[in-house]
Amino acid sequence: MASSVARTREIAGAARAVLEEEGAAALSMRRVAERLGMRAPSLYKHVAGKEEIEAELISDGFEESAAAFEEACAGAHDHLATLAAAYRAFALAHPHLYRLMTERPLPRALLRPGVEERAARPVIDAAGGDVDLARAAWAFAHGMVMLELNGRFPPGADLDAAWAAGVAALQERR
Amino acid sequence: MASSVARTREIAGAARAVLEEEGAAALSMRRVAERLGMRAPSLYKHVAGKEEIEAELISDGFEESAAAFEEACAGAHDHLATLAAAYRAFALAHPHLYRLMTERPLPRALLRPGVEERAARPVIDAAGGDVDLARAAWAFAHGMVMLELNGRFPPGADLDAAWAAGVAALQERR
DNA sequence: GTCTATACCCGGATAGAC
DNA sequence: GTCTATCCGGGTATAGAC
Repeated sequence: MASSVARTREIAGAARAVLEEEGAAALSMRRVAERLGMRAPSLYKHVAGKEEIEAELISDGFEESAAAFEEACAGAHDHLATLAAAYRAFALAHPHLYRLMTERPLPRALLRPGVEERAARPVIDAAGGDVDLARAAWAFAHGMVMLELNGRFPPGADLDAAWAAGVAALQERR
Repeated sequence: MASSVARTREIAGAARAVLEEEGAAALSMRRVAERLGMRAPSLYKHVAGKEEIEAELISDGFEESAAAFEEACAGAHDHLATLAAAYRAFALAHPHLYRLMTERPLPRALLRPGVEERAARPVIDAAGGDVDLARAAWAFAHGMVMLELNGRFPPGADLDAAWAAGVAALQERR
């Protein structure tokens, strides 16, 4: 039924709001239900459980980041540097969603088909088709983002310079 | 009092065992106390709370990883590659401790003085004193480790090749 | 489809007896 | 210095009335 899908999207929307505004720790069935003006038990008439809601958010995250990457690279020459900037921007704009997408094993069976691949494609292309280099570049970007989000760099650290150093190193290999 | 310090180390030892064997989710005051043959409330006579125990584990982790890095680099020519291998080995040998050390902001005020700096030194040295390159290299290694621990790479991915590609790129800049 | 009520876990931490 | 008893919070999920 179409209304069932629409209801699932409504629930995902509420969950997304809770996640972005209050963080992963606050993403509970009770809080999501509260946003929708209902009680937690009522959610189980529409979704199987919390995992399904999270998978929906992760699929959304992949689609949104893929769109951002594709747009950034559309008219750019220096794809690696452009992509790195877009990657960082997405993660910093949606830190809780980014964490949800990366801090645990992916619930691949529950994701919308193809979304993971679509987000990965621009990275592989920017690495000139070299999958090993693409994985190294992804790891570099992910590491920079997570260390920044977790406040692990020293207070005065010049992160733009660190990003530039990493991108420059990776570019020479392309 | 010396006995108080010894008791703290005993508690840290039990906590370390719980963490390594059962993961961060199982690291509770109740579980730690159980290992020591006592009840959770008794722990509060020796430590201020869970945060203090975690900080002890993190300090230990820094000291152990620093020692491993120093030993690896002692007789090596290719410091960046050697250090990368040692970094990966430490993280894979102690995945839960590594997560505890990196997934949240550091409780710097509770750490033993100097341990963070000691672990960072070999990385900076391997980067030839270039702190931006050192941070990029750290981010690359951290990203590789976390993506591997979280099972984010495709099943058949050649991670050795990805590590090699990243190290080679960083080396050219040194 | 939503509700109330509930059952069952888990956690950190404290009070006060001994 | 350890205990029991307890308080507070959190969570997922189910049963059954409406």
